Amino acid sequence: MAARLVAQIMQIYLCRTKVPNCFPSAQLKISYLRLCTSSHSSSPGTIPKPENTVLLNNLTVLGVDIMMARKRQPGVLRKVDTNEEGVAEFLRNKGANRETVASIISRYPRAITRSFCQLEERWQIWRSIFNADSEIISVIERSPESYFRSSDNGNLEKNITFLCSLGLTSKDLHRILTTAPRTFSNSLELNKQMVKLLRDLGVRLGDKNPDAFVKRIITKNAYILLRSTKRIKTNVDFFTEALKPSNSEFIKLLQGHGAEVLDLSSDYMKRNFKNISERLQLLGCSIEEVKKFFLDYPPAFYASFEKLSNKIDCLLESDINIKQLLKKPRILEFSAKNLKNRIEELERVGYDFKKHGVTILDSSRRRFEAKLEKLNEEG
DNA sequence: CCAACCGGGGTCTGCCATAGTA
DNA sequence: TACTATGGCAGACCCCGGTTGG
Repeated sequence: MAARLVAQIMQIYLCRTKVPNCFPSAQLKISYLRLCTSSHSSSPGTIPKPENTVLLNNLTVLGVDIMMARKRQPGVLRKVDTNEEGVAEFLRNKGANRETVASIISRYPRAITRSFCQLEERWQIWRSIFNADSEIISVIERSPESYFRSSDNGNLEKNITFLCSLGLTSKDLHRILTTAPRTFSNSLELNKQMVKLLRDLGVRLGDKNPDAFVKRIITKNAYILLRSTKRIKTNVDFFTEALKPSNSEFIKLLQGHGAEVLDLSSDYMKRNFKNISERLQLLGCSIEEVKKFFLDYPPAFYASFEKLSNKIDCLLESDINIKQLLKKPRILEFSAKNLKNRIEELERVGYDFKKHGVTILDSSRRRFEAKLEKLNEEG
């Protein structure tokens, strides 16, 4: 599959020189007009450079929200040489409707400084990972900045090659580009730094295969490459200090749910840990039990304290012991509403949590309902 | 057959700061 | 000096079902 990608990238290289043929003619005309209308007003003194009225007009015609664009990137509206028509036509050709185009430019005005060639080239590179134009449109619609923030297509290609070299499959790349498209606009250097950080961590923890360690963290957490190395470092240090895990415990944590927890904002995580620890200790858990709880159930770092606390209340009210929860923390993954419903239904059939434990709560809807039906028949 | 264990899956930007550049 | 490119930040779960061992 890497070979396929490389072949497609090669094709793009080859057609680079041919691309200018597909310039829309409108674009050149607009640029020329623009120079005539606003070249007289750029005095370097206190008077700010005025906005380009022709450009404003063009954007209005396209349905762009000028106020929003001005708020986000005011400089773009003063530019003389822009390509709004070309960009709009480009996006429409790829299947975007008028509203989508307008929304994209409103939210990321700098898009109109990109040339048709740059965009087409970038598109082809994205297309080597996506299966259809419509997939790309939906990503751009969600996050215009990811596509337009950089025009360095060489960097984009290098990123893809680099990610492939880590052993990520085309499915992995697809997932990352869909859910965390900004990853591909990072400089290659930045992505490399993060990979190095993770790899060094794997080595430090004595993982026999640090490359697989890195790959696993990235596939478990598509967002990891969007985070700063500073944040990841802080969080790793925090895990170390708060949980004092053994190497193998740490590896297990990071290769499982912990991978997702790595990119939490450090303060949030610390606050959460503190609040939840206090709550559990008030309920009679030892510090060791609390640590084990977080190791067994890293999403606790992620959960909002209020929601988690709510769920605990919910269990306590139904005479479920906190120690039962410690044994089965996964039941916290269900929403409070769902837990409440389930507990009510179980109480209705006289289910005894003391006797049977709480594992029944940790089951899929289908399984739970089947079980409940059985209990009903018995009762 | 069933409970328990365990891994997987979906989903994820918009803004600000600043070094570098023309 | 204005503008661009890029780094960085805050925000904060829920659910399903395959497999396995008794």
